[in-house]
Amino acid sequence: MYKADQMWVAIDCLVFGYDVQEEKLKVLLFKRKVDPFSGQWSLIGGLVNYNEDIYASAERVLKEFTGLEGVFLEQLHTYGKADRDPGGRVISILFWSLIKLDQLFKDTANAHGAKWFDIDELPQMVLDHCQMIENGKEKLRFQAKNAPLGFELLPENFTMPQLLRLYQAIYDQQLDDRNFRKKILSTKLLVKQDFKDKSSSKKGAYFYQFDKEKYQELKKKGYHIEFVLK
Amino acid sequence: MYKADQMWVAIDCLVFGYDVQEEKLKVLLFKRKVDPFSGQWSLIGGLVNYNEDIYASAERVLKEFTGLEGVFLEQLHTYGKADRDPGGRVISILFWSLIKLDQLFKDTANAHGAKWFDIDELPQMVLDHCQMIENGKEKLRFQAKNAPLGFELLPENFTMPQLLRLYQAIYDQQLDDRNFRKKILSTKLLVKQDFKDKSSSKKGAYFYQFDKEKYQELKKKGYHIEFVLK
DNA sequence: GCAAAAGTGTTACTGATACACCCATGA
DNA sequence: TCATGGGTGTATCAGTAACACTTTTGC
Repeated sequence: MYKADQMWVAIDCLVFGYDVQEEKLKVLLFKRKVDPFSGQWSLIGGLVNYNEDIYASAERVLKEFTGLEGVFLEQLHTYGKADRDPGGRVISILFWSLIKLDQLFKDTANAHGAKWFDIDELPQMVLDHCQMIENGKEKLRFQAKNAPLGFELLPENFTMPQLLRLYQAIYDQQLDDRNFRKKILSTKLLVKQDFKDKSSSKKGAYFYQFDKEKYQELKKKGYHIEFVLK
Repeated sequence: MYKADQMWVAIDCLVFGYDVQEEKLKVLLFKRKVDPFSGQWSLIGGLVNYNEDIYASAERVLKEFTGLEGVFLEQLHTYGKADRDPGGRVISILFWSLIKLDQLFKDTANAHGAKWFDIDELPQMVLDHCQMIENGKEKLRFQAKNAPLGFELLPENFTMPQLLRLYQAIYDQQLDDRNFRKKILSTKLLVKQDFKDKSSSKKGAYFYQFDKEKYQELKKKGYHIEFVLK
């Protein structure tokens, strides 16, 4: 119980990561520390402070659990069923975040009692967090084709095969790699680097970087890109 | 001032209507009755009750001001800057609604102290309501091409020219009527009636109805329709 | 018979899909 | 030299865009 007859406003934050080695989408969960349901898996979250913008709350929560700042973070949906939390009347604003997952980062999360779960092997979760993740997956699939969000999930330097596999993980289906390259490159938003990733093949795959500034410019001009679908 | 050091959760509801005669998109506003800013124009809204689902709150607000139930009503975004309301800490969940505007209804709204404004002739509004409407317009434009929302704004029986003009009002641009018809009819979701609207021409235009059930079925099967763009 | 709005088809073009082979390299 | 993953080009198809005239009917 939090406190009778008062409304609480909470932030939950759905953090997606992509493991380039495993080629799997992951979600960050942690073991809830307050009753009810203490000890069960939960999205990272916290209460909004009285003098705090909700977006700042979300940034604070994200930083508390991951140490990260300045990453992709957006509001997704607000959950407000009267009985969604048996501990009291809590309205929760869900944010979602996309981050670049690397080994170092996995360790940090671990240290904070958080854990990365495969998106298709999620444990039982508290409250309506399962629903939240469903909504988040839908949004990710939707957004990944209307905006270049994929890049938020990959290292600054990434290869075409990595990008392809990321999209395949998001949509859970095979994509034709020739058409994929054509479409992605036709946006003119990728900058080919002159060095290669030789960790996954003898020939090596060229690294690319995403040209974020150019994208922002185009977006301002009302330009709309349709990224990969099938 | 509402009350110090307590957080309030409010609903605001952005109601769009389309005036078939005037061929204009409208927004429903009312004169705010509480301080601060009492007497100024505002979206319709109210506070969430302690034991009330937020969606039920939105339905209540909508009914209070319009008498309507069972119309299109969806959550849009949550506004939570700490200083957004000088009267206290209020977090507002914005819903949006699309309704069929007719003369009878315009009178009802009037009786409740609400008023319909042309979407491009809006008055000054309280708080961040101008921002809310901007976000709502964007959403309407976006959604109108990804789902058959247009029909929520027209009478049950509508003609092709009416539908065309509605879309033209939403996108604020001319559309080619031959291509428009083709695309709309290719969805197979309109049912031609065998009577005509003779109020706007001597020849008369056939009425159509939107087949909501067929759409729901298709949607369940994962079918996705792209409505008119250009 | 004429004014005013409704209704209809075809062509050109652009972008999407399907598909198979050669390349570079380390072991 | 061979096994492995990286990289490329073309032909077909489908959907979009551009475009102008005929129909109906009340006055």
